Amino acid sequence: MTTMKQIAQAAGVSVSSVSLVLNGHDAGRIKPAVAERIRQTARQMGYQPNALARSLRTNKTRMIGFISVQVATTPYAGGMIQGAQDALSELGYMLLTVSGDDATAIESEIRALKRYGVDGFLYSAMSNRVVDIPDSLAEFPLVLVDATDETNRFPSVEPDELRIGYDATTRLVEAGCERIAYIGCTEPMIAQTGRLSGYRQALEDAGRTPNERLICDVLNNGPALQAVEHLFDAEQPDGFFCFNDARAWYVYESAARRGLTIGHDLSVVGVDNHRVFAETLDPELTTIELPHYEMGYWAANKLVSQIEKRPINEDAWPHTTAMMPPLNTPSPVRIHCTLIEKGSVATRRASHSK
Amino acid sequence: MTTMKQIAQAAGVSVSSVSLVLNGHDAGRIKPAVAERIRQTARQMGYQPNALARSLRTNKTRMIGFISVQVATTPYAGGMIQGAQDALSELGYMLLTVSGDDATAIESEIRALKRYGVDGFLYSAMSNRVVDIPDSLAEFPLVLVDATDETNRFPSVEPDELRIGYDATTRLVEAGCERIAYIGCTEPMIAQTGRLSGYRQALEDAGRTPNERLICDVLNNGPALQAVEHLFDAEQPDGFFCFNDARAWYVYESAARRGLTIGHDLSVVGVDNHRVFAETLDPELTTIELPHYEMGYWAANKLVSQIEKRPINEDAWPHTTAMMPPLNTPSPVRIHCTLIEKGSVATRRASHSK
DNA sequence: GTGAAAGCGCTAACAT
DNA sequence: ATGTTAGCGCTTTCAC
Repeated sequence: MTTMKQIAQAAGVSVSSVSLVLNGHDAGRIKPAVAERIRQTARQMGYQPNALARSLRTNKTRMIGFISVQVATTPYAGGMIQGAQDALSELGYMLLTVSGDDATAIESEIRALKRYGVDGFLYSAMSNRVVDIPDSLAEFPLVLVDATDETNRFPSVEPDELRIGYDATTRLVEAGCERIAYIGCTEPMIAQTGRLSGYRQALEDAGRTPNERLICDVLNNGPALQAVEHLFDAEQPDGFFCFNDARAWYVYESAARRGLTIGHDLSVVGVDNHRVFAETLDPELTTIELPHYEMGYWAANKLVSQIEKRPINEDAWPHTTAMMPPLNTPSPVRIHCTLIEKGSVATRRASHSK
Repeated sequence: MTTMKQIAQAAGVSVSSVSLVLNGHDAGRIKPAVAERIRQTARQMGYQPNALARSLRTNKTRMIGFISVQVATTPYAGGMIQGAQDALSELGYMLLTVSGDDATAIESEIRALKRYGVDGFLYSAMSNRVVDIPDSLAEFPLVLVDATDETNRFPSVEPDELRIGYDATTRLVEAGCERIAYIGCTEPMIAQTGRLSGYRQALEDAGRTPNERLICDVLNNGPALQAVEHLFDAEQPDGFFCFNDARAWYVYESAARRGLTIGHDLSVVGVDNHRVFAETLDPELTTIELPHYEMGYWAANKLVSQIEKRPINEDAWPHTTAMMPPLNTPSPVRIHCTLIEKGSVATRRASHSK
């Protein structure tokens, strides 16, 4: 690794001149000819600044800590990390990822990140839920990703869960479904409550009365399939809104066992947590993809703009097919996510007695 | 952040004494009483060493760069990163994750990692394939994760693909399947070739002749389903070994459309790339889980032992249900992975005309 | 315009 | 047994 000192020697100038030039602080301070010579030699010698030395001096590391709280060991954060990374890479920052299962583990990871002097933190749980931010983070720049702060002290980027539920259900209504079931999850989290509310509200706005027997909250396990099968037989739904892809699969399997085809005999709209649908499931299944990547991307942009005390760059959104957020307002702010849909919903009334 | 200087003042000693004590280099150099006083004040003042300053001095950062090459933007590396992170956290290291789609992007990320002074690199593609390691990494400690080095210069940790294919196929043979199909992928990669070889070898060892018409290599897209459906009708297989869960889903769907049930009418063994099976698919489907977490964990241990020029700690394997590797041999080394299986395979002869 | 010098927080060789 | 000193590579103030 060549240093500024070496460049200074090679160019016959002092280190301070080199520093000034290489950092672009040479306007009217260093003679243009000399500046150019310095830049030349730096390039020739393949100079790369030592980020650590710089950080030690400036007290800024351009490193961001990404904390993800796993409930078990399932790594859900993939897309979000990816998005955060891409954004930070564009902004000249580095991402340090860290994770832990319980508060103690997280605390210890936070200490480690602090030793390395990160400029700020991104914080995510798995699935949008209310999280309790450790006090040890309180005085740092911090943005939550797909999570909600209990105390409302910090900005967050999350999907509009209510709207997810509302849009999905409306879609099923418009497709002509009359008995629309909700297959949700039993854990009390933002995503569950929000989507369920959206489901109810959409039905009411369509002039219907939500039928509690069509609401089926299940865990991620074996008995869930039986519960869904029971719902199938007892209530004969012709449309399903599924909390996530695991739930959608229960519907898929139950339908298959009854000789029914999704998109033909019945309609399903599911939320895709794992990005599996796109690769595997039937195109007739309508899915709402959680924009994990975009959440990470935006959260990172938000965090850095906060760190650098400048307004967020609204042009810096990623060029995905996903969506454009209606950009808003002072923090704490939740970015409302318009969501993409894939595939189509059966538009005629479904029948179980086909 | 309190510094050594502050501690020195508070304890009435010099910084060097503080440094010596806090780094455990005070054996017979600092009076035990003084040492204790120093440790006390350090604790009281909540001292956390400044990792950057230390690194600047020692030329070691205890940071590792994790490079993952995505082919598109699918974040496959989740489990591996998780494993690497956990291992490194135990070893007192920090992980810097980075990714890119093409060689240029990767090169630029590598430069960034070097600026931050990482001590070594982990390198992964998505799925076990032959990768071309950039020269810019050649002089650094480097371990490949779920990838194979073309030039054989670097150690790697990968699953034993041949054995995966062999074991899966053997399982189907033992379950009484007579017409065992292989649903693979068209890309030429280690995983594909290895598993296919294993499939062939298992059939031969069972005294059978592989039937080329039962081998179906498809892409991850729509036409794949048709190809599988065609295979279903033309060859009437009673057992399937699937390259990954996307392929398994094609089989699943084709079977459902024909009113056949996996585990009852036919047998399937699939390799689980996304950790989806375990959560969603039928327990009658036998899956071989790729030990992504373990690969990351082991690779990180291997890398650090290399960096610290000490033998790898063989007790440091993660306590998962997965497997114990027969620990071996000088680098470059491939860790042979014994794999877990989940669920059961139909043990009686399957029939399409049920 | 340019260079000398101080210092960020830490380690380690060298004095005492 | 403890303190003094000299940097690691860089930024930045202050002289010239």
